[in-house]
Amino acid sequence: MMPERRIAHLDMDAFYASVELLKYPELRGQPVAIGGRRAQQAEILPDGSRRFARLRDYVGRGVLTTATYEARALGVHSGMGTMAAARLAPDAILLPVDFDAYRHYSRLFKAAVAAIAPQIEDRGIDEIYIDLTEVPGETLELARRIKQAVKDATGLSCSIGITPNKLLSKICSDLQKPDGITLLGMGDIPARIWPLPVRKINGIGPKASEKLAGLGITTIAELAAADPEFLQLQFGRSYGAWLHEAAHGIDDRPVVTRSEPKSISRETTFETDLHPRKDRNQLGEIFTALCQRVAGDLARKGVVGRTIGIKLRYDDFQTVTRDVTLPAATGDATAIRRAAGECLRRVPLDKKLRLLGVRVSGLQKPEAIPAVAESTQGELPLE
DNA sequence: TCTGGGGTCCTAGGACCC
DNA sequence: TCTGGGGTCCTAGGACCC
Repeated sequence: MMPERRIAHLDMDAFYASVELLKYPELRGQPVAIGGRRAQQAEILPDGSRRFARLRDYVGRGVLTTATYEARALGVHSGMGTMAAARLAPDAILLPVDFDAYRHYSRLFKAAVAAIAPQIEDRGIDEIYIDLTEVPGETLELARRIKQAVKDATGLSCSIGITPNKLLSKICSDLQKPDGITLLGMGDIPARIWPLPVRKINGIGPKASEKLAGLGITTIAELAAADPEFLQLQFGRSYGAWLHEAAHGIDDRPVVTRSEPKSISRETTFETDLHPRKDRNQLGEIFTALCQRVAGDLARKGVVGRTIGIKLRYDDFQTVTRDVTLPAATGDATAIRRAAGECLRRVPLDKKLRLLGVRVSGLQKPEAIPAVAESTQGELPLE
């Protein structure tokens, strides 16, 4: 029997917004939202102070990516349409996203953690899992040290959950946000985990939680008590079985410290919907530009791909994809454009479009030439 | 004034092969 | 009336996550 692991989940607190507050300390304590498609930069006034755009001034498409806790108190949250947020908090400051800055602080905090505990799984720009099983030291003291190291390196706070597995740690890092530490053992599950709504489990999204609610299951306790056979009947063999295990806090997934990208894509939602024929030229230019950006991304990552795909979203939000697999992998913008163009011809173009995207998958290193087929000698003919 | 952009993983059917 | 049993690859869509 494997000894119990010690897994941490570290989540930066309101990461994008907190980085913006480092840039603009005068906004501390105010409701601030980040996002919009082209929110205005801060304007520097003659006296050197800055003037910021307000949510109420925003016109156009787009959603918020983050908000400060002050803005969240007004009901503003990430994923919310910018215009909808403006109705709730018209006076909140609106800042454009600054991915370069977020990436910079992301690298800083990850390096600070790695100096203490090197077994890290990247889960995006603002969160990581850490395997602390082999790291010496008492758990609470370790959590404090990691948080302090992140603070020293970035000036930012984070929240940490430490439990025997990733599933529970992910739940726990969220329990005492911001600036929290939550430790939990398997024996604590009934008291600390079961009262929570099922949606707190990473992997139960809006659809599954809706369906569960329809079956009278809203808390993790109710999910844990549900008959696993019944869950499998309702949700399919594999997802149903997983639901049962997750509700009991069972999760054997390892912390994965390295992984290769599987696909690279670029997509854009238009400022206003475009008509496939009337706006043909404009669409063609956008399409080509997307292919060029994907090709640039592939080159930067040093990979090529065999499967080229497109994604379209119609004005009614229906989304379709088409893809084609080429005989050989490519990273060339023109080849990608040609293949993507063929995909486009297989899609009905009778409605206005709001989004166009290009994706390359089946990635490989360019030097990795596929092996020549094995000789068939010694093979037995089958009936 | 609904609903961004970049990903992963899963399912399911058909083609094709042995 | 008879028609197995795998495997892998390809494609499309969907759920979910950050």
